[in-house]
Amino acid sequence: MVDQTRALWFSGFMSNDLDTVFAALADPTRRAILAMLLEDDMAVTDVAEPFDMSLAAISKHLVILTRAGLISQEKRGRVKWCKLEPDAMRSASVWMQGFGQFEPVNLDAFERFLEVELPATKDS
Amino acid sequence: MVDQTRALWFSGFMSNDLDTVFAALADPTRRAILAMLLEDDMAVTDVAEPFDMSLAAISKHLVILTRAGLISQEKRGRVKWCKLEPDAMRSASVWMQGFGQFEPVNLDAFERFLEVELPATKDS
DNA sequence: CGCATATTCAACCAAATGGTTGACCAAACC
DNA sequence: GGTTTGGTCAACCATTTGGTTGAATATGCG
Repeated sequence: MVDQTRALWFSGFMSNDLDTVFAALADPTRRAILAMLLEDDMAVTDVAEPFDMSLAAISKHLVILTRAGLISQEKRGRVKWCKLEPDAMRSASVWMQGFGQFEPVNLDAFERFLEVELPATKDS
Repeated sequence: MVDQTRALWFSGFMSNDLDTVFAALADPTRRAILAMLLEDDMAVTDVAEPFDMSLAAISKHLVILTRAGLISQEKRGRVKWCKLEPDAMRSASVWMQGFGQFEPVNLDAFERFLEVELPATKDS
């Protein structure tokens, strides 16, 4: 009974959104880009720099992320700035949490761990 | 500084796992299967029944879900039972939550809402 | 044994994905 | 004005994906 309700709830999600978001997240390059954008907004060229891949390929990835709503792009002058839009993950995240409570790792504790284990990375 | 640590944290995720899990979740048929398995374990034939698709196609979807660890399959007699394995979503869910706190919808409240709005579905 | 049921396998197909290269366009610089 | 810089577009390519069909493999049933 409860489970039936839950199944109904899941079926209510707009599949289209979830399709594009999950598909966008399925690529490691795109996930890495999103993680980079956590630090700050970035120009397309700078996003591409660490990857062993053509600028055109990165540009395509950015299109996919944009269509999924996971980033937004704004052109200022001749450079196009990419901005993380984490809210686009909300419905996907909530969908997954319907399967169980996945408590996020305690980030503060992780940072303290890193300070002990990897002091070299503390001020690079 | 904090953000750098956060980016490092994200890069520490095993990309391979996330690849297969997110890719598995990117298909609406597979998401529907997972939602169905919330209610109960199911035989392959029963999983396939509601879909307008060949049994072989469903069988392939189940292989993908199994490889991603999202379900497990156990053969008892001549029927193969599919069981939801929600723990496989944990790392993906935690990864997403690194981008923000996405609180799950209050399921109890949703159920009460349904009881009011959709009384017909209450005991079908 | 002989047949029905449950599921997978193999071959095939169309469309989507992730990448390349080279041409192109727009903004900035000297 | 000419050249560099930032980014996209278009055509192409190999691989993967999501589906089909028909044959094959077990297992259970009378």
